[in-house]
Amino acid sequence: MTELTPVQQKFILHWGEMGAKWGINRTVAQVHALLYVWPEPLNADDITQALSVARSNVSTSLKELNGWGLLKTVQKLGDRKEHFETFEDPWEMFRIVGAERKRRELDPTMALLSECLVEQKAARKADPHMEKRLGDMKDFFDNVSACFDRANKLPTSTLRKLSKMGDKLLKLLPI
Amino acid sequence: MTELTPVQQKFILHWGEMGAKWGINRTVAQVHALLYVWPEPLNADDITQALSVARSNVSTSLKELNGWGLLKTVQKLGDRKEHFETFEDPWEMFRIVGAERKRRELDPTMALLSECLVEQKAARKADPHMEKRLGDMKDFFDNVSACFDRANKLPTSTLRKLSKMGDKLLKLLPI
DNA sequence: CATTTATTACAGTATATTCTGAATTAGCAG
DNA sequence: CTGCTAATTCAGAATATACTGTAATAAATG
Repeated sequence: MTELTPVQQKFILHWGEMGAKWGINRTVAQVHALLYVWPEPLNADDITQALSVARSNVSTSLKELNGWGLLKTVQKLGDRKEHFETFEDPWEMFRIVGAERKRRELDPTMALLSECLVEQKAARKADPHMEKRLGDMKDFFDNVSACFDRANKLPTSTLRKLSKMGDKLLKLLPI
Repeated sequence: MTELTPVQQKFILHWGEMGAKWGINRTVAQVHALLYVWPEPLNADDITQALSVARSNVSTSLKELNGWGLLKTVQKLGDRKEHFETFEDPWEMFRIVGAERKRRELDPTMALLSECLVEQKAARKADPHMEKRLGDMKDFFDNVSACFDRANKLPTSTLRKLSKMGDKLLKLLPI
């Protein structure tokens, strides 16, 4: 494995920062970026060397990435090491991350909102304002969640087509 | 200002956690949650008391919230203090956050991708694989960005209708 | 089963973030 | 101007997060 080119470095560093802003560990995002740009599967030691971080850190990050469903592992002939690669298609990639993120964060919030609503209705003191707020928010999340699930079921090609339709799409609708 | 009810507390605490997972400071998110559920505008001292944090922390958080465009300030007669409230409609709220988030994070990433592409093409060594990766990613972001802008321009009522159409929407399209 | 190689767990350290409380600035009323 | 209240800034403390290197475990080889 050779050195990273300046462009590769630039991309990987930025991806790390971007990840951090979205609540994803910097190193995890960097590993992902590296796998995305590198033309062939890499093993943990390659990654360690390329990113100049501790071997154990790479191990943890790979586990984390795997938790997001973003890793594919490959074996190479005559090499006991595991080799990793990730999805090449950004649509696919973000579909997976989105679904996982929904599962981890949106779903629990929806559950909480339902709980709160039940408790509020059962409360000693009625509070119409609070009920309205909770209800509105729950309604919003329900809608977004359903939309998301629907969109996420479509194949990448359809999504791409839809997106490319642009403003034409709206004109087709009975609004 | 009275005490927070258990349901209010529960909601506010969760909102804080959720914010944290999306890269938004816990206290900032809590302040926002408080303003969302509370039936009338609150001043900084009310917030301090309700959330049991330092006055200065509230000041900072309000500034931050304001930076997201989520605050409306109100004056009360015979009271020099500023009073704060936030949007009641979740659609409106997330529209604003989304737009701001795009501005802060997606736009810079798109800029970076363009830069990388230019530099890659100008590089001493051609690298078709890298170009493909960068190009694919840029393409994806361009699409998503355009889609988002389009959707974000629609009034809340339209968004809500679209979302409620559910699966019918897809059947209307020529795919 | 001993040896080599790969992976992981974890304690301790380093770093980054968040929060507090005191000090300062700003604005207003008399 | 003086005194008073509100708002903000900021240095340092507290906390949370991330990272390293070592030690332990597991897995494959001969």
